Amino acid sequence: MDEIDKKILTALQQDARTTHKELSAIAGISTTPVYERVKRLEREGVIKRYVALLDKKKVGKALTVISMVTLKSHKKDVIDKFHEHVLAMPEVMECYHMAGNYDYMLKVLVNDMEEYQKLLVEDLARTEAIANIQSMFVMGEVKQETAYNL
Amino acid sequence: MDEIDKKILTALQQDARTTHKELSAIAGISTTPVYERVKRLEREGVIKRYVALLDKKKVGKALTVISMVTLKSHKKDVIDKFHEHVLAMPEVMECYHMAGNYDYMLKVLVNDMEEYQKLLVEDLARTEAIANIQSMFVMGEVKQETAYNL
DNA sequence: GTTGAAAGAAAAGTAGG
DNA sequence: CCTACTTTTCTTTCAAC
Repeated sequence: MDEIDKKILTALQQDARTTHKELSAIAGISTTPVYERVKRLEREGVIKRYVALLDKKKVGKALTVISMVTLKSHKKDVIDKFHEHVLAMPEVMECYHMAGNYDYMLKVLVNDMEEYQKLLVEDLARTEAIANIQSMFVMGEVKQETAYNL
Repeated sequence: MDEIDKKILTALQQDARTTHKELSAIAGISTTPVYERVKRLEREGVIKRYVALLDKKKVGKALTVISMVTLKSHKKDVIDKFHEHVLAMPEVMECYHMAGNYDYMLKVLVNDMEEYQKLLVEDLARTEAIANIQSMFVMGEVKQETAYNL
């Protein structure tokens, strides 16, 4: 990955619809090698996918909750079951296994507090593996970026 | 936003390169109204942008850190300065204003622990507005999704 | 790496139902 | 909303340098 690749990736991270012509102007090379580089970066998995990002408020997902989860046990089968459960929940946008005080951090997106409460009481709290859930509510978004600085 | 819009948005959230022809098959309408709906959704801001998602490990961003920040004061100018600072830091991918024990949650992406330490000591800790930073390190990713369930 | 060309696909817009 | 058609643009591949 050289500087030209980085320029191409930076542009595509900002706008996936940047044409090869535009990329060639940005990268300073002609369209044919741009095409080959993009294909290579896709093939190598550096570019994972192209997606449309929606406005969460405009699709009704107004409430973001960060849930810190502690498990009852750290046996493999308990962990696997928890992972499976989380993967099946469409409201859970992100889930990280953490080092430190908590076992997992979940980013949950719901329409409102009522939906979160329902999710918590009827779904998460009923999950065998979970010992404790600490919910932190997002009041405002300062920054939300998907592009990595290369 | 009807069911057809939702089908279009769901497809584009998974793959921004889905063609109008493919969308017309998915949504059950012909290409012209698909084209018009997509344009409308873009114009209305429901679709914010199209982006390429990269493999963080393949671009060297191996370490994700969740930083919980407490400010010294909640005066407008202190808050504004903190926001400005965070927006200018390329390593900060997300920043949320929180309700509860902490004031802000930051998702920070760096190459390694050394880079994070440098960031913490030379940048964040030097920021006037910050009273305390609690760092939580991500050991593993269970789920990372950008598509909302419509 | 470059240019230029060419085939095919898709996007974008138009017209009529 | 539909079909059908047009124009323009982009993608993709090729040949030659």
